Amino acid sequence: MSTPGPTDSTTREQVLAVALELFTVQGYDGTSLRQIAERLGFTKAALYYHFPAKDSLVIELTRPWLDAVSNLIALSHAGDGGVAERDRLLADYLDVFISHHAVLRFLNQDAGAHKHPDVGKRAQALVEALRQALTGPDADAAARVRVACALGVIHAVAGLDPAALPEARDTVLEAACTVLHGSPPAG
Amino acid sequence: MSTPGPTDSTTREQVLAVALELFTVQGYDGTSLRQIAERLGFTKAALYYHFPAKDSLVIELTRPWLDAVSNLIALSHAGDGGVAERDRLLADYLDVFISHHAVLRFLNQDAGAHKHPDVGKRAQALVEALRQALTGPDADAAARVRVACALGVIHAVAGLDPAALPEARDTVLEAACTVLHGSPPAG
DNA sequence: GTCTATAGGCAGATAGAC
DNA sequence: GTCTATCTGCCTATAGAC
Repeated sequence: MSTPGPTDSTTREQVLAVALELFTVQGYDGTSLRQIAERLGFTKAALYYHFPAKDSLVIELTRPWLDAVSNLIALSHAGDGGVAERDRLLADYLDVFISHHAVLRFLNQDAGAHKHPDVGKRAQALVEALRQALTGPDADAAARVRVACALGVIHAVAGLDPAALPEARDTVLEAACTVLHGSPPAG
Repeated sequence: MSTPGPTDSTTREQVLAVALELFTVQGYDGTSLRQIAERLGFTKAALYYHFPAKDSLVIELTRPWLDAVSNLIALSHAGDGGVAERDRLLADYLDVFISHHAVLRFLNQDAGAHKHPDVGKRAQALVEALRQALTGPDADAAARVRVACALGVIHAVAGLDPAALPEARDTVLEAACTVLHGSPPAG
């Protein structure tokens, strides 16, 4: 079974890595295919052998995270919506955020990517679903604000040093849960 | 004294308002001068009567907030750096964030604008200065993470409904201070 | 799998009429 | 203060050689 499979194309992964790096610094709209190709040492036309269009780069880069969050929310629908359940959802979202840190550093602050229907719109819908899952049935205005703040705490890890993330994880989770309902993580 | 002054040019303000609206949705790089002009009912060339270049739009839009934060930090340097002082800084930063909400909704998630030396770089330096002012002298790794989380709470108000901001303000401040040092706002 | 060459379009910006 | 017309350059994307 030495079959290569569809995901071990080294060049393809190099393209995605360089694209992510440039997208993160310059934004999606601010990065040209010529820049990506130059960084890799070949020409812009060669990119079109690996990817059919520019937006397929951002689609491929973000799909793993989008799928992970999608699964997260689907699973949470099975529960009762109690505090322990919401804390678990928050923790799972944080862990997904950490393990996809590089992509989120880009996605979190790129209005250009948010325009894309298969990326920005889907991400928007998922975060909205998450927001609703975290908002208890007895939520007043202040509680809804606290949900937004708790998500803000999670999103803040996009700005942290990746090397510090494993150590920071529990501190962030405690902060998020405390913001959400005034007490440390349950469960 | 019926002198008009330099700031009552209606057309100029309309241009800035439309630019901010489009920048917020599409990003700076994703918005063309043609789009801005079309929305206003005149041509792209007319914009150049009011503004010398595209980037002057983003400079004018963001300068008020940048100046406000700059003042904030300058004032905080006079204090002793105690907890009450840090809470006051957090509150002041939140209030500036709220009163410049529209600009921050844009600036907070636009990598294109962050590239600009007079905007993104300056904003980066200011937030870094704020981060340092909020980090106490006896700060360990966890404390530094909590500073980042507290700022994340403030930044989350960029995603809130503007109409809800006055009511949300105290809830957000309490969340930010609790994240920072485990207790409600001092002072 | 990468290349050269090029099509076709739209960007930011300028000149000068009105 | 706004217009038309135009310049220059870079963009995405394609065609076809190697």
